[in-house]
Amino acid sequence: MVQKEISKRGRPRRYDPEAALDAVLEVFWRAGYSAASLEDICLATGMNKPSVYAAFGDKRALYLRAINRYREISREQMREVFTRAAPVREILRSAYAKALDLYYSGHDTPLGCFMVGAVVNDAVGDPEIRSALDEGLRQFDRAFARSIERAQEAGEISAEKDPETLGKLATAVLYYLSARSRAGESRATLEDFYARAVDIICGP
Amino acid sequence: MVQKEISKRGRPRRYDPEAALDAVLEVFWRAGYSAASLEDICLATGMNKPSVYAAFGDKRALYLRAINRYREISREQMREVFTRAAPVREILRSAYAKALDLYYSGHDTPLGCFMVGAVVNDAVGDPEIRSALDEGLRQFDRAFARSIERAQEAGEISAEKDPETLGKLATAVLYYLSARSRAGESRATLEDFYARAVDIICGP
DNA sequence: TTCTTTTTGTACCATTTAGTAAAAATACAT
DNA sequence: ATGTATTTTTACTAAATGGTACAAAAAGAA
Repeated sequence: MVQKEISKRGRPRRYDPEAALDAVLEVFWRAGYSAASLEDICLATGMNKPSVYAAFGDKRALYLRAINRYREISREQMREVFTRAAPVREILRSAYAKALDLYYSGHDTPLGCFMVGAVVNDAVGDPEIRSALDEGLRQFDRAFARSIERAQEAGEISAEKDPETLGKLATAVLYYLSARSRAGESRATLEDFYARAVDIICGP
Repeated sequence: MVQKEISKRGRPRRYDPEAALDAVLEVFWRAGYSAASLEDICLATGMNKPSVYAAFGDKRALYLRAINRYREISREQMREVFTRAAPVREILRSAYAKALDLYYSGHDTPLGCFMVGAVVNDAVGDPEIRSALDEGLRQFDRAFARSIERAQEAGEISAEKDPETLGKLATAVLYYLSARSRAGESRATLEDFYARAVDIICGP
């Protein structure tokens, strides 16, 4: 059920648990919870159903694992961007650029943000998924707000502005990029938008 | 299949097509496309399956009808708000207030925007749904951008600002309200946010 | 009354779905 | 070699799903 420590005895597993979870994530990312069948998951991971169940539990547990995996991935990507010593405008722009890299990483149709594009849909009626979503979304708010605060300390942004509001506005832009990429908008158009949005958020 | 003109002969239908479509919309709104079963739809409409098929076609056609119905509803709500003679700030605030009315109209858990919360999830892999989504989302962009343009003509907003960008930023706030309401955020918190966001969008 | 038209209601079908039982396979330990 | 632990593989089940066939019902028309 839970990630077992590597055991010496027994038949060796043929799959890499981390790679498998990444494959599972992509299936859910593309289809959402309900439209993703276990057969799709088996096909994507190369595992068979009993192995999936032994490794991750049932479909719902698998989904929650995928959510956490996505949070890890985006947290890591955020960390890379937000810890750089650079002007806020530049940091925000590269945050959005990295986000678009992720959103357009699907092989065919852009997938947008997993949270905004897929998990939001499954949050109604399942409190555990809803709270996982809530935490995942707050994670972005905090990262952006902190970046704004640091910029205020550095004198880049007026100290009178409310950093929390600016942070939320910055994540709102992120949601826009997510929804629009998934709706088929061109990447260039979205790049143009976030460049202008950054200037509005950061002010003169 | 398509909405028949009322016929004189034959057994009278026991359902109201418009009310039925509204009920269908709510089912899809809550569950998304895949998780909504025809049984749920029959239960919500009071119709039986053959009647549903005769009236609207198969499940996918039904979904497309629901999308168009939602676009009608929001277009109507938008029209009410955006045609009023009032300062932009007030118009934007009442647009968001009306949106929250809609997003929190579910009987239990808030549902957010149907487009952003549900349709986005089903847009990958179905070009027709994706383009219906795309049009639906652009509809909001245009409404907000036009409102900004009128405010510029009235001298409320600096003419140097790009109205299209401001319009997109305003819809980005809308997406934020949608995602967050569905993730369980309190309405009061979202009301506080959009009030502050309006001031940033409209400037000093 | 009888015919025609349209909708309802029931019962059904084929497929897909999540989940599992059980045996074969594959490694290490003794 | 034999045993033990773990994973894979195959085959299966029970339930749910989208969709449909067909007869009964309900109205107006002839």
